[in-house]
Amino acid sequence: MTRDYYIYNSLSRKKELFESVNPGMVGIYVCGPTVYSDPHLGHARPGITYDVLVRLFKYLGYKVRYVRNITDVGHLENDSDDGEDKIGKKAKLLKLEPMEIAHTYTEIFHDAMRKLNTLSPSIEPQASGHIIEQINLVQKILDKGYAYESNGSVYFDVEAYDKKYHYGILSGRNIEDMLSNTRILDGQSDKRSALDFALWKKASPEHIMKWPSPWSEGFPGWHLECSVMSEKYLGSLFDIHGGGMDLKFPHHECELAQNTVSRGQSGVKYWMHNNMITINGKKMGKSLGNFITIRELFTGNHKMLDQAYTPMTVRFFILQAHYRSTLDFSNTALQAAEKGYKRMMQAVKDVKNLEVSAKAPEIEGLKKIPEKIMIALCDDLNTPIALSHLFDVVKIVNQVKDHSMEINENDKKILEELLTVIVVDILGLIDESDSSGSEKVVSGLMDMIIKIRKEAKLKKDFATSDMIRNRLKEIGIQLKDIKDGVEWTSD
RNA sequence: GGUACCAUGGCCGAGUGGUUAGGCAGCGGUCUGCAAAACCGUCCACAGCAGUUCGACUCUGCUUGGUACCUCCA
Repeated sequence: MTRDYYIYNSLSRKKELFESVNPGMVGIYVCGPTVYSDPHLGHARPGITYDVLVRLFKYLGYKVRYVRNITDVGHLENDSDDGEDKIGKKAKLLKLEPMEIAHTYTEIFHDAMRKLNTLSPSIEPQASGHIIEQINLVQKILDKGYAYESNGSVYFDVEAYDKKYHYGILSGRNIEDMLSNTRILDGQSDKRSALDFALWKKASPEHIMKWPSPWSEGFPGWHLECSVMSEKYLGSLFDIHGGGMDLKFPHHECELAQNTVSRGQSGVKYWMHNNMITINGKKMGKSLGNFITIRELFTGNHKMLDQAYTPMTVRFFILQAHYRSTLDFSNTALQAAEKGYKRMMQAVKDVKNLEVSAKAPEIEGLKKIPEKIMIALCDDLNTPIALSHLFDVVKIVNQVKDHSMEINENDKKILEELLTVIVVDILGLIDESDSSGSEKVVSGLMDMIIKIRKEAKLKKDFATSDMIRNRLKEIGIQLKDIKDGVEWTSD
C-alpha cells in the first residue's frame, strides 16, 4: 500500500502499525444495531467513524470487506437470567411479528445511515439468519469442555476458560476482582458462576422467538452471533473488529473467549472502539432517557433541540472530534459545526471557478498540505487535524476568490484535488444545498431576477432591489453582493 | 467497592518537553447605498499543589472534579 496506517488497538492499548492479515485486503467487522427502536445520535458515531475508515482504506488501495451485522434476536433486556428479548418484547407490545419489528427498525436505520452518506457495508448479516451456525458453535464449545448444559440452557464456563486463557484480557479485568465484585443474583440460577454467560437459553412458554436445538427449544446468547458471522464472512482471523466502547465488556470480551475456544485464537488482529457521545457530560443512552434519535435531529422535533440539523452537519460535528474521545452534544456545538460545514462546502464549490493567472507564484506551504492531511488520517484516523488543515485550504480558496491572492494552474489543481478527494471522497462530506431536480430552470430564473435587480440598483432604485432581495429571502434564497457580481445560496 | 479514562481559552474540540491547531462566537479594520458573505488584524488557554528539567500545557506524584464499564446500551 502507498503508506503506513497506524491504528490504536484496544487490546494492546497502544497505537500499532497496521499490517493486514491478507496483503492488500482488509476485513472489518463492526457491531451493528439491535433493531428494536429508533437509532439515536450515538449510533451515528460508529456509522460515520467506520465509514471514514473504510473510505480511507479504499483510497489507500486496499480491497475492503466491511461486515456490519443486524442484531434481531438474542439481545436480552435485563440480566441473562430473566431478561426478555428486546425485539420479542416490543413485538408483544405492538401485537406484531418480531420480524416486523426488526424489519421496520432496520429500514429506519438504513435510511439514517444513507442520509449520513455512509457507504453500505459489503455484507450485512442478521443474527436470526445464522441460528444453525450458532447452535454449531455452542456444540463446539461444549465439546471442547468450556461450557455446560443446565436445565435446557448452555452456559460458557468462565472459570474453566480462565484457567487456560485470560478472561478479561480485552477489558483489563481479572476474574478474581470480578468474582469479588459480582452482585449477588437473586432467585435461583442455572449458572454455576455469576460470571458465566449464556450460549443458549431455554425459552419460557410465552417467549415468541425460539428455535429447536439439542438442548431445548430456545434462542442463542447475544455474544454468539458476532463470533459466528465474523468467522463466516471474514475468516477465522481478520483485521479489525469495531464497535462502541460500551460493548468492550461483556460483549467483546465474551466474543473473544468464544473465538479462542472454537478457533484456537482470538480471531481479531486489531480491536477498535469508538467513544460515546455525551449530553451535558453524560452518556447518551436508553437507560438515562437522554438520547435524541437521528430522525429527531433531522427534523428538530425534540425539546432539547433549538432547530433541525442536516445530516452533513451531524457528520461534520462527529468528524471534528477524534473517535476515541467523548463528544459532547449541545445546540451551540451543532450550530458551530453547521457553519463550519457550510463554509467548507462553499469552498468545495468555489474552487472550480477560481481564475488562474499563469504568472502567479507558487502558494507557500500548499504543496505540503496533502501530505499533512494524509499523515493525520493515517495516524489512527485523526479527522479533526485533517479538517484543521482543510480550513487552511478553504482560506486560500477564499483569498483567491477575493482577488487578494493569485493562483497558478498547478496550485489550483492541488486545491481541487484536496477538496474533492479528501473532503468528499474520504470524509464523505457532500453538498446538500442543491437538491432541486430542475436546477437549470432555477438558475435561469435566478439569472433573470438578478439582472432586473442590477438594473434597479444602477438607477439607484434601492426600494426595488431590496424588495427583490427580501422576497427571495422569504422563500429561502440568500443574495450576496460580492465584488464582481451576485452570488446566491438556498437552504 | 473494582477497573479504566478524562480535566485545554466564551463554546466545541486537536496537539506537543522549548515553535499559531482548527471551527464557532467576540472585538477592530477592508469591502459595501444598506445588508450578508469574504478577507486582514486581534483578545481569551492548558483544574490545583509539589517535583523532575536549562525549560512543562506536555513527564512524575498528590489533591480536587468528572465520566465510562462492572446490568441492556454505539
